[in-house]
Amino acid sequence: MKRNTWQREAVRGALDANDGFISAQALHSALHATGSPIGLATVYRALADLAVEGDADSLQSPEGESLYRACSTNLHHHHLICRNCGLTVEIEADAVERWAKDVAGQNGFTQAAHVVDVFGLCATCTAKAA
Amino acid sequence: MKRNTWQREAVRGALDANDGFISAQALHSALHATGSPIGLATVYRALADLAVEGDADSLQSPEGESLYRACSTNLHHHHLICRNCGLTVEIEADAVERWAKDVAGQNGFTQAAHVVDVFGLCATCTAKAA
DNA sequence: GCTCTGTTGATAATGATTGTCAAAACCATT
DNA sequence: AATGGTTTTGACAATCATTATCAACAGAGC
Repeated sequence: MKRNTWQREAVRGALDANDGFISAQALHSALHATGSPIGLATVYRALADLAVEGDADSLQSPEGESLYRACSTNLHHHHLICRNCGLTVEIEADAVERWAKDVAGQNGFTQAAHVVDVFGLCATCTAKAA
Repeated sequence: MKRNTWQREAVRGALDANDGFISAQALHSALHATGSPIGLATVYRALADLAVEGDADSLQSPEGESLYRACSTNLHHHHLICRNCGLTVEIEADAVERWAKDVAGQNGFTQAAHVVDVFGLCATCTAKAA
């Protein structure tokens, strides 16, 4: 049976409180900063669970870290991510969905999944950088 | 000055001889299997150099490994990758390029880069799996 | 052949993530 | 509220890919 623990709630809450993608390590640090004695391994486990249940999204940063974010919808979608501040916008892309399926089919591929994420500088960070 | 060493040639050759994306570790093993005494660190360095020069593509597998592949063109392009055998097809996607730029612009993002890769099972592996 | 300087490679170091396992917490039941 | 069967936790060790270190080595030009 699945049990409800304050640790899981803490991770879920910390994710919700965060605007963009965050690494497991950073989330653990943030929780500690608020006085929570939660363990690192538990944060990893909770994040993995949330991702499986569809309550969180995960992606790999260009540096190879796994990043997580609270996910507002269980529907398939993609992201527009600020590489500076981590701000994330969820985007839909029916056109890309179709394209991915088409291009896979044309090459004889089946069970097509795809990774489509756009990185850039958000308006705020663009202004600051100027 | 940049020097030509047999090690760099060996890495380039091994990459060319491989059809799909391969990890640095696997490439090192493959080279050792052919009797080459090349060091692991050197393989990493050579791959990083090739990637910078545009002679190789790199991407991150879902498991977090960095994968490399000999790149036939320096132009920007994407990949259709068999998750079973590593077979890779280079694909162009003008539509996706435009879409990425548009969606970034609509949200005030600048300096948009994007990660677009499609994973699936190639025709051969699909047949085997049946 | 000689020297200078970039390159190599064995190994240690790093850093994220996962495995281990006894102790603690959860929840249905008494 | 106490009990008991299980799940979860968390401190720590283990793992894995990758990077740094640094002395020995090998190109390139003289």
